[in-house]
Amino acid sequence: MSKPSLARGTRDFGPEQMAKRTFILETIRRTFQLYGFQPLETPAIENLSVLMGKYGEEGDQLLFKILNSGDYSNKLTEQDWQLESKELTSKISEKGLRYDLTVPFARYVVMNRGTLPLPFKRYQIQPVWRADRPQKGRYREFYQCDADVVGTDSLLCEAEIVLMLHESLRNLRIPNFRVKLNNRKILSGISEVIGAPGLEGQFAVAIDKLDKIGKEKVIQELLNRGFTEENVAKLEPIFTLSNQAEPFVALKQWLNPSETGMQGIGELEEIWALVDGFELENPQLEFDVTLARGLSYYTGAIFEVKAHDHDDHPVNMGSISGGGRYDNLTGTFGVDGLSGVGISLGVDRIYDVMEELGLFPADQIQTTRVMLSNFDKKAANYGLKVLKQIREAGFNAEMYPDSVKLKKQLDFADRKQIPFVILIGSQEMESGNLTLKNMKTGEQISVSIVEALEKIKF
RNA sequence: GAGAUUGUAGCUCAGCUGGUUAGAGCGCCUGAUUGUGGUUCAGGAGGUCGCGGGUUCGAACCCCGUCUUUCUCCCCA
Repeated sequence: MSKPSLARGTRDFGPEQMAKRTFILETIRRTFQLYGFQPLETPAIENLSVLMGKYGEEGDQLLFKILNSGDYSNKLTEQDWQLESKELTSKISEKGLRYDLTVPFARYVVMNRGTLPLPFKRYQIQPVWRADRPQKGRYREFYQCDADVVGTDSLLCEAEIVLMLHESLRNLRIPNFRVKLNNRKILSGISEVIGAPGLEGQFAVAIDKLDKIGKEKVIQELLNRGFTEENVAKLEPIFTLSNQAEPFVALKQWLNPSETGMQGIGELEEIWALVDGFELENPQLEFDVTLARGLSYYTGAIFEVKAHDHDDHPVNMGSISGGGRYDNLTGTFGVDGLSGVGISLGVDRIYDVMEELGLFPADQIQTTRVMLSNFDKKAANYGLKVLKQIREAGFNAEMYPDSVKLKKQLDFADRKQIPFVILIGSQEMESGNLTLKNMKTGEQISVSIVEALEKIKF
């Protein structure tokens, strides 16, 4: 017999953790619904043909692949065994676990395009799996909460996402955070303006690290990624941009030659105006020209949210939310012209942040309100009727299942933090009253059922 | 995928240069109390030292492999 163990990067959630997770999940779900999003669930397992090639070369490697059922090696030839693992994989695995919620959503939209009311707003709260190396804030199985709108180019969606992020996080009682906003078109514009069109992907990956590794190392990385000294020299304005009060003004001057870039700025300005129009209280919204995000499918707005601590410093936990607009996600499934925009909140990171900052409200554990003792068979039988009435009154209640020593029963109630115990023995059966014990104070009173129900309310 | 790091009782950890029968605190069980939890007291159970191999007269300790923990890079929620 071997000792049981968890698969790498996975966790169990006990009652206490579940109470906290449920709080997060339900808070986000309510907020999503408030903004008109409708629920969707898709299978954990997708065909690899749906998942492969959507997340780049690295993403394909991070997909959990499922071995074909049955005798998967039966049809393999000697030659097949000599293949590279990548090609061999395609012969022995046809399914995989979902890597995110956006691609399955795109698949769903394509498969149901005739019947969906467009624009379609859906939210989806489900676990996803990545064969990543676990580390701080990173797991191999984790929950995402996605909200996407597909079928409209309206920037109102972007503005509403900004609002919804604020509302979700404030409902979660995370007071300090930063919603960072950028636009992929601005990044394209910059790579045009510095004379390196087409290298925007490379540019994005490098510039994204500015706040992390600093200007010098970013420049070094750009040079390594194929940019010339000349390109980099033209990039100088970007490093001063974030310090300016009105970054858009300077940016417009700089990117004036690039039509795409100017379009990106225009979109951001409109989003800002819309957010203003909603009169969002104390917006924690910030333009960040270095925000890029690796996911290749973003084409317009890019979002990222970081949690901050009580002193408004960023918490070292990666981003708790990310998203953006993708003009042609469904294109890979053969349907062009459907634009979408969405965000994803990471429940597990939100959990870790809240734990680290001590933000969970007390009293989250759902436990039994009243426990009935089990003195002997006769008393237990008598107590069942009481138990029924307590439950009908809406209180969580249970009876100790075995007729063991009272000491053991009370000890159990104590450990489960059950606030009230009702004792029923021969005395109670004779008198018709119940003995109600307050486990916190130790106080015991003899009362009728009706009185007991009044007492356990508080 | 690359680099570093961790693993000893249910939990947190100690364990000397490789040397008898591997320890502590907390928790757990039993009793002091056959109708009373939290406190106290007395007693008790619990370990293939992550797993596999090697070196050695002798391994928790040294070597190799493997799994796992935490962290960094990469990438990401």
